[in-house]
Amino acid sequence: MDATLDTLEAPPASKDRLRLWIRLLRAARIVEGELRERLKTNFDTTLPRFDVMSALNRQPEGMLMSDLSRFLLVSNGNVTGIVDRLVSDGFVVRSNREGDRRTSIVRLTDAGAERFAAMAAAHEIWIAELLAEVSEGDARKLSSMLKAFRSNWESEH
Amino acid sequence: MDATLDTLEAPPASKDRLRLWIRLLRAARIVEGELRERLKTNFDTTLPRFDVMSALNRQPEGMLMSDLSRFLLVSNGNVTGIVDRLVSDGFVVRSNREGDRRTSIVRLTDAGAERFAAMAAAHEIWIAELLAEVSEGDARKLSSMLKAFRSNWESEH
DNA sequence: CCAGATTATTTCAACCTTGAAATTTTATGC
DNA sequence: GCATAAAATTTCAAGGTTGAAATAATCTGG
Repeated sequence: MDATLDTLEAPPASKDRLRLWIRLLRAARIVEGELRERLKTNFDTTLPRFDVMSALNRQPEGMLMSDLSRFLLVSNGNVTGIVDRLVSDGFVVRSNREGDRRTSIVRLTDAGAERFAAMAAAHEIWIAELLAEVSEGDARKLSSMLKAFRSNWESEH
Repeated sequence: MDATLDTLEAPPASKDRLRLWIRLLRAARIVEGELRERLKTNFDTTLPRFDVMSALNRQPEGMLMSDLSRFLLVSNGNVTGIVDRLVSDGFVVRSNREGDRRTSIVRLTDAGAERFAAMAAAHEIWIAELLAEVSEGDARKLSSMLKAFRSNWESEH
């Protein structure tokens, strides 16, 4: 009963976590908004398309649609639409996998790989600039904290 | 010239920031996805609606549409749609401001305030649970880092 | 006073996103 | 072998999101 009361009365510990979450979300939105605008201006593309191309770039042999959605933490139907648009842009191709007609393997075209290389270089510079005020030490500490958070999450789900 | 080369060759410093950003984004997506699902299941609502109600709850006298979009870091048009749906849910009202017929003041109804109180209590518990593995000290340090990031950003923009 | 600038908001098209249902193909138990 | 389950993907409706254009009201300099 004490525990229940403690929880309902919202002790400092939960307020701290709440404040952390709100600030983390705000920081993420600020950076995302900036990236969205720059990708649009400089490369006439969107953040979701960039994310998909980035995932595909790490797997030159290609990925299944379901690999993509799992990796990007978005739904299957979502990936379908984004890949459709990247295909009509000529940056991505779907190809059939031998022996399983349910699946299609998605990979970057040469044009896609080339375009991604240019975007990735700019993207890295933008991030360095936007996060410039985070000290080297803070960046590493925070980074390893967030890595632990994710590993922990994935091992539980 | 050295500086240019350094930047193009992506020295460790920019790689660290990039890694930090990617992990921060992933953590945010994990938590957001979980919150979205729980808000849907338990309160039949969405994260954007919750965000708007949360903003309005801090200003019982109401907010202008433009105050809302500025505070939430989203576009004007976006807020129009979300508020429309909250109005038809009966949780929010628009009222005219004396002396300026361009603006409308938006505030929670009694039903909205009551509903928000229930959601906020659950939300705080969920966040405490999801971020439980972040230590008290880390939470505070990270929190103040992110606060500094935001202040810095806002003073520059 | 009043034309033009500014401000607050809405509208709209295009895209992103989810979650559930539908489709198609492959695997499995009997 | 065949019915049924499982898997991979697409389709779809509802809602969220942006950025630009349209509306409408207020402010301002001359």
